[in-house]
Order: sequence, then structure tokens, then C-alpha cells
Amino acid sequence: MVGSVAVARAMDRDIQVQAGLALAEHHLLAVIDAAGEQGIRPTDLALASTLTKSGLTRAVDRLGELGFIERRACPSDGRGQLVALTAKGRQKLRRSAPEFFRSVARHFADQLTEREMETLASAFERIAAADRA
Amino acid sequence: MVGSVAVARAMDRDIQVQAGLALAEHHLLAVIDAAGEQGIRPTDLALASTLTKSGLTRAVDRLGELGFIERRACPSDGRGQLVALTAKGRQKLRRSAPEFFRSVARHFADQLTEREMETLASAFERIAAADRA
DNA sequence: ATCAACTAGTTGCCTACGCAAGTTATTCCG
DNA sequence: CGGAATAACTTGCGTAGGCAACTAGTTGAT
Repeated sequence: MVGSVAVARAMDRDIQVQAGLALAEHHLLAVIDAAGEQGIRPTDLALASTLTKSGLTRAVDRLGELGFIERRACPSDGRGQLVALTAKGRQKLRRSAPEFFRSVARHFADQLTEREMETLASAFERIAAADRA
Repeated sequence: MVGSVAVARAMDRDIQVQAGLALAEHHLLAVIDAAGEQGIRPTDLALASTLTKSGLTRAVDRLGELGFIERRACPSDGRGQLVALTAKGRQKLRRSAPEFFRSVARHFADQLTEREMETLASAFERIAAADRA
């Protein structure tokens, strides 16, 4: 546990230095990007991140102020919204992705065997799923 | 990564509810206890936790205010100090340890095979060590 | 059609914690 | 022995993010 926090922080510093963006925010951009043109609902975004809905509101605020994403009204639900990348956001993501992957490589991939990687991923998936139940 | 954060939070909530103490603080008490009667230097405590020295100063403040630990002057180094459990702190730790273990069991041990546990532990150890280098 | 129960997001408040700069003590040189 | 370089904390400041309470929109039951 201690190790994993230390590693996450080291990665965060990498990204922060290179892209001026926190690791968590970079991850949000990536998820939003994956959702494509029509965008993604904040609630779904929360599920794909470590944030609660209030944390998400503020992260979306920040990324919006930076001009990387925009909020649109959700046509099918008046309470909700759709968050999508702006052109600037896509550019940002494209530019910082390489450093992101380098960082992951430096801190994880190079250090783990294929087997360990699989073990780890499936174990955490399972535990998180059990916690949700 | 997402999974591990979610699990840590769930455990934190368990402990918080049962002992009124954050997971990180409980862990600090345990480390301090392990150091025995003569106490431990904050710097060493930082190495055994996820906190930086400033975070540690404040965590020690909090636990001190709660009466669980005390700071003593360090005889061998005037800049430093020794942090040790008070009687109240030992009692607290003894009382909440069972719930701590139950929580670990619930969230990890019950979910992981022996093999996975070993893989995980050794992998994170190695990565954290590499990051320190 | 109405009203209760729920859901999506937001906001106020509070806490934890990192960073950088400051203080005091120590060590290491010359 | 005197002064620079270093080490152990502390403190000021800023930010992220959780929780609980709130608003507004939706859904479902009668």
C-alpha cells in the first residue's frame, strides 16, 4: 500500500512537470476523449475515476476553466450534462500522452513481469467489484 | 490504480467508523508501537508511511492532541525528537486493532489467493525501491 | 394529473497534505 | 575553534477532495 502511493506520487510529479496537469486530471481527459464527440455524463466519469461526484464537479470546473473541456446540456435528461473535449483539450491530450506512457513505462511496465501485471490487474478488479457489492 | 484507491477508501471508512481514526493514523500508531518504549524519530516514521515530513509534523500534532502519543526530546540529537505511544495510545491501538484486521481481511485477504498476495507485495516493494533509486 | 421518492449535479464547510521557506542543531573542514 | 554545508523539524500558504445539505429535474404509483 505504501509502495503504491509512493509510485503514484512519482508519476504525478512526472506528468505535472511535463504537462502541468495532475495525473488524475490527465486521466479524466483520456476518459472523456474515449467517450468521443457526443461526450460523457459526469456520473459515468466518476465511475471511471477515483473521485466522488463533488470532487468531479470541481475537476470539471478546473478543466473547463483551462479550456480543455466543455459542458453541454444533456438532451435526454434535463438534470444532467455532457462533458466533451474541446479542440484545445484534444491537442493537450495528444501532446502529453507520450510523456504519460513514458512515465507508466518507467514506473511500472519496466518493473513488472507480464504475469505480475495480469495478477495485479485482475486482483484489484475483483476486490473493487466485491467492495461495490 | 483506480481499484486500489477505492479499496483503500473503503477500509478507511471502516476504521474511521469503528475507531474514529483515519487509516493512515492508525497505521502510524502501529508503527510507533512497534518501535517500543524508547520511541521513534519522525524521519523514520515518514519512511514507514506515505507522508512527507511536513505531513508528518501535523499528523503527530493531531495524535498528540488526542493524547495517543507524546514527543520527547531526543538525547542524541538536539534537532530531533522521539515519538512514543502513551498508555492511552496503546489502549486505543489494542482496542481498534481487531477491527483493523477484520477490515483488511474483508477487503483483501478474503479476496486474494496466497499467490496473488505474494506477487503483489513483492512487485510493489521492488517498484518503490526502484523509484527511490 | 399529482405527489412522493429518487437521481444529477452543485455548494459550503472542513480537513489533510504537499511545497517552499524558515529555524535550530549538527557535522565537517580548514 | 569558526564558519559553511547539511539535517531535523515547523510553518505559511495553497489546492484537492470528501461529506452533507441543497436545488432542480425525473420517474413511478395511485
